[in-house]
Amino acid sequence: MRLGAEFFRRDVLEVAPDLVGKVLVRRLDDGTELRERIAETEAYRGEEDKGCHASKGRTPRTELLYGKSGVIYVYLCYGMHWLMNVITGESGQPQGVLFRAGEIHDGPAKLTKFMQVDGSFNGADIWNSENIWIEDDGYRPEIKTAPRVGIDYAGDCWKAIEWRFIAGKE
DNA sequence: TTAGTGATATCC
DNA sequence: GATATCACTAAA
Repeated sequence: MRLGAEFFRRDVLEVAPDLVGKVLVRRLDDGTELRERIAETEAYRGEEDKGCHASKGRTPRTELLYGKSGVIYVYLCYGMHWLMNVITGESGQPQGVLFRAGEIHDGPAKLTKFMQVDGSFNGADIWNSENIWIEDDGYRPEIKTAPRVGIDYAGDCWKAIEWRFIAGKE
């Protein structure tokens, strides 16, 4: 079953763990379908979250985070890595889920590379796109939590919060 | 551990 | 226009 808009309208802290175990599907121009089960996500929530891009204020780039849920937010990091996010929650509050790893491809930039996702997907509706969507095939993995990574600059307080969701037992 | 990369934001 | 920053990866 393909996930609809209402799936993403919930709070990011509900959506992020829920996305773990779902299947990300990408249809290429030639009709090929790439599938990969999501193994790891991270939640970014609110302006007070120093790890969230929106913490620095509303800018043209982060504008999408404030917008409607179900929208894909693709961000070029370090000049060579595309990172893929999906906006969640009601409009007006900046929050989103970062796709951090899949079952096969461990690492956010490797995921987007495999999926051939780039900036042209920025702003697309993930529940209403011909090229990319997420399916629920009924698989329900056990989910463990961990502190987020790559946000050392955010401060100890935010580093300690376990808003990273990983499939598997532990 | 560091080098590399380029868009964005911030500071002249 | 110039510089600092960054949710990363690969190589060493």
